[in-house]
Amino acid sequence: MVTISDVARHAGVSPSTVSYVLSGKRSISAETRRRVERSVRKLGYHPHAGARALASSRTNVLALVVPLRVDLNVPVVMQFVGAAVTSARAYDHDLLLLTKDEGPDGLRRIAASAIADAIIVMDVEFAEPRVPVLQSLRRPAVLIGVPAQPGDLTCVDLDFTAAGSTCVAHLADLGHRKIALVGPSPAVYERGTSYAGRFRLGFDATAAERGLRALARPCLPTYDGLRGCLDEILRRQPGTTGIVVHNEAVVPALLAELRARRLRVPRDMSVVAVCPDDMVDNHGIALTSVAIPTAEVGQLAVELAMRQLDGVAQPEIRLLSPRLTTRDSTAIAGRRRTS
Amino acid sequence: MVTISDVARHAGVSPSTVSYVLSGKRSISAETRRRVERSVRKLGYHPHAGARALASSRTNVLALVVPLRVDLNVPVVMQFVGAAVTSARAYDHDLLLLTKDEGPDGLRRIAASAIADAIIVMDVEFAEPRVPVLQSLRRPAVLIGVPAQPGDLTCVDLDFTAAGSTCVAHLADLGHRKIALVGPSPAVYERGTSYAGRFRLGFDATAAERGLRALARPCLPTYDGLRGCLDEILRRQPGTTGIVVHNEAVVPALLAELRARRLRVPRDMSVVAVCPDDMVDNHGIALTSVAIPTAEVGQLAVELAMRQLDGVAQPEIRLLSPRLTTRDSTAIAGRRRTS
DNA sequence: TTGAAAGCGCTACCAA
DNA sequence: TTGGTAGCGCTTTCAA
Repeated sequence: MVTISDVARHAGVSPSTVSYVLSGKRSISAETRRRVERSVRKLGYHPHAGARALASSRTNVLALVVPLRVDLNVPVVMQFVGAAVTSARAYDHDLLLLTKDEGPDGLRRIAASAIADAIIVMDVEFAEPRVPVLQSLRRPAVLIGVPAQPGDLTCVDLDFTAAGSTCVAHLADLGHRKIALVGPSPAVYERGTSYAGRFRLGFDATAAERGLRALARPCLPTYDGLRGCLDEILRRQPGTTGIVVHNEAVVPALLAELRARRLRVPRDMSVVAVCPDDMVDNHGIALTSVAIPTAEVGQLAVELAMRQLDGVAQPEIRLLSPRLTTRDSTAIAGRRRTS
Repeated sequence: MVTISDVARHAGVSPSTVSYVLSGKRSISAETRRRVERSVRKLGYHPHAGARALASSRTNVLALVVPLRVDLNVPVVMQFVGAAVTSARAYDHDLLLLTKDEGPDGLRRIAASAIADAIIVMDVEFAEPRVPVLQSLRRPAVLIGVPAQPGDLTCVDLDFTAAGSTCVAHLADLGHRKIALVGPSPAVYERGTSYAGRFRLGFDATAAERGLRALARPCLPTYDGLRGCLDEILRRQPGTTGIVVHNEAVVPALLAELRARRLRVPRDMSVVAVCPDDMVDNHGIALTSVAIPTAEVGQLAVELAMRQLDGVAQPEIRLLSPRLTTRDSTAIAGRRRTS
C-alpha cells in the first residue's frame, strides 16, 4: 500500500508536510503544494482510514440508524438514506448503516469503539428509548423526528403537525364537511412513532377548529387492510367526501377501491396524499399532496451533524414547513352519495 | 475512553493477554479468561476500531454498493440491504454504504484507504465496468448479479434465466398460447442490468421451445407507463391470456387496468409476478409468483465475503433455483376475448 | 515555510 | 500459559 511516507519521499518533503497539504491546517508554499499534490495523484495515495482515526480521533464516518420494518414506507426511508449518503460524501464522509434492532447497545458500541464521528437516528418514537443513551454519549447526534423529551439533542423533520393541519384546511376550504384520515399501520401508532402522532394531532385539531366531522383510522399496508379501512370510514361516517392518506403504500389500493365502489376522484371523493413529490404521478391521476421533503431532510440531518462536529452548533429542533400542491385529486365538495 | 491497558490493569494481566482473550487466537486459562471478561464488562470496554484496523489490517467492516436509482424496485433493494446488515452483524461486522454513483473510483478509494475488508456490489450490469477494478484490487468481493465476464469474482443471485423459463412453463402448462412479459423500466434494459437480461433470456427461450406466441415489453414504473405497455401488448398480440410481470412497482397498476378493461384475473388473464414472497398478498388477489429470495441472497453474499476473508474460498457463481408458488392469479386458459 | 518525532490503541511476534 | 514490546500509518506539537 502507498503510505504518506511514500508520497513524502516522492515529493521530496517530510511526511508532516504531506499531511498538512492534505488537511490544509497550515500554510504551504504554492510550489510545495503542487509537488505534493502531483505525487498524491501519481501514486494514487489515499490515507489509511484506521491510522487517521487513531491519530486524529476523527473517522470521517457517520452512523445512520435505519428501521428495517416493512410497516414503514420503504421507498421513503430509502430516499432519506440516499440523500444522506450523497451529502455525507460531499463532506468527505462515509455512511455506516446500523439497524434500529441493535437498539441503545448499538449506539454505545459505535461510540465506544470510535467507529463513527456522529450518529443520525431515523424512525424516532415519542418516548424514544435511545434519547438518554444518545445524551450520555456526548457525541454529535441528529434525530430525524421529534421525541417527547429531546433534551439538548438536535432534531430535524417535516412539521407533520402543520402538515396534518394543511391537509384538513385544504379540504375545508373546498367545502368538505366530512373527512377521514387513512393513516399508517396500527403498529406505527402503537409504538408511538413520532411523525404519525404529530400528523394526527394537526389533523384532529384543525378538523375541530374548522368544525368538520373527521374520522382517523390506521391502515395495514395491504389491499385487504385498505379495504377494511375504507369500509369502516364509509360505514361509520357516511357522506365522507374527503380523504387524507398518510400511507403511501396503500394509495394504489385506495384508488382502485374507490373506483370499484363507483366513487370518482375528485368528483365524489377528494383525496390528499402525504408523500414525496415524485410519488404523486404514478397513479393514473395526479394527486394533490403535501410533500415529504426527503431530500432536504436527509441532507439537513447530515449538515447539522457536520456543524456539530465543527463545534459551532446549538441544539435545535428544525421543522420544515409543509407545502401542499393542488393537483387533480381534490375538488370543491358537492352533494353526492358516498356510501 | 477505556483502553485495552485499562482492562489489563483492572484484571491484573498484560494487554496482550486481554487481546488474546478477545480474539481467541491463543489458549487462555479459564481463570484468566474469567477475570478479563469480567473487567471488559465492568469497564464497558470496546476495542478502538481504528487502532484495531491499523494493527491488524482488518476493519470488521463490509462495504455495500447500492443503486439509488428509482427505476429499480426500491423495496427489493432494501430487503437485500436489510438481510446483509443483519448477517454482517452476526459475523461482528458493520456495513458501510456506498452508492453506485461513486463508480469504480469509489471502489478504489475504499480499498486504498482500507475502510472495508470486503466489497459487495449490487445492481450488476452485463458489461460491468466495476469488474476490472474489483479484480485489480485483489480483495474479497461479491457481486449480486452476474456480469458477462465475471473472471474469478464471486457472484450470487437468483437464477433469473431459470425464473423466466419457469414462468413461461407454468403458463404453457396451463394451456396458454399467447403470453406477454411486462418487464422492468426501459432504462434498466438499456444499461444492461444483469437480472433483467437473464430473465428475458429464459422467457424468450422457453416461449420458443414451447411454441408460444410471446411479446416482451419494458415498462416505466408509473401508471401511464403500465397503461401504455398493456395497450401495446393487447394491440400487437390480441388474444393474450397470460402475463408475466417482472416489475413489482406496476403490479397494482396492472391489476387496476385489467379490471378497468373488464379483464378478470385469472378468468380472462393469468398473471404471474416475479417478486419477494411478502409482496404477493397486498393486491386484493393472491398472486402466483416466482419468489425473489432477497433474504437468502443478501445473507449468502455476506457469507461468501466472510469465507473469502477466512481465506477458504474458491471463486464461484452461485445461482439460486427459482421457486414458483401457484396462487389465485393463474388458471387454465379458456377461449375468451382479451382485446 | 518546513521537518522531526512522539504518540494514538491495538495486534502479534518473540521470549519466558 | 503469559508478558513485553515493536510497529501499523497517521496527526500534531515542538523546534528550526
